[in-house]
Amino acid sequence: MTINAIFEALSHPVRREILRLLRAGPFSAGDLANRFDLTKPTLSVHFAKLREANLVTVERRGNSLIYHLNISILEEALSAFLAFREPNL
Amino acid sequence: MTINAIFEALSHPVRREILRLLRAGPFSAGDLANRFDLTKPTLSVHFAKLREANLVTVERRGNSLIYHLNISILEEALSAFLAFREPNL
DNA sequence: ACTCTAATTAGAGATAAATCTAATTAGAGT
DNA sequence: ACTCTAATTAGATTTATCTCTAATTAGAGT
Repeated sequence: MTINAIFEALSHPVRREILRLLRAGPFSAGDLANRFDLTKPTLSVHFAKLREANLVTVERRGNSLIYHLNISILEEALSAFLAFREPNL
Repeated sequence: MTINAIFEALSHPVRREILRLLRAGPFSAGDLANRFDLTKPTLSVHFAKLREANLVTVERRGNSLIYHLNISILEEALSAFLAFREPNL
């Protein structure tokens, strides 16, 4: 099921852009949301899908939620798929 | 646009399974369709998305259309994404 | 030209995804 | 306990995706 969640999460350009931004380092939900021409609730839904796929992790810092990229999941999933052993994550 | 088409194509489990099957070698549309519990027209739509993303190529042999995996596109796209230079395919 | 086969395209119905506004939660900090 | 801020969840609407049956196309082969 997880491999589904991962590819599902990667299928939307906004979510791929979020991952790209997180590559530079952790960002709060609000800071990330400000980068897009969409409302915060909409971004929140995208975050949820990324969390569900384990592509990001969250940590609270004061009033903010800080998102971190989980690069290892991404690497495992994509390279496993390239090797075409359907990964059992 | 193409990177969208590629991730969109990869987002559906049936299409990922088609790619996996094609890894063993080329197959006709009909042979592929028989592997799934779905109608041929449905599979045809999935094939179209894979063609659109350039993940497969087609060749006619007699009355059949033979699908081939285009592994290089897949490798380029996924490894480019892992390197996070948004690829310009 | 005719017919047969394999596959695709068209059209419609059903299911799922994306987005918004409004309401709610979670916790920080006084 | 109160209030303020940041973020999420709920509910509704719009838009896109998946799937089917029926009709059409493309070519092969006689």
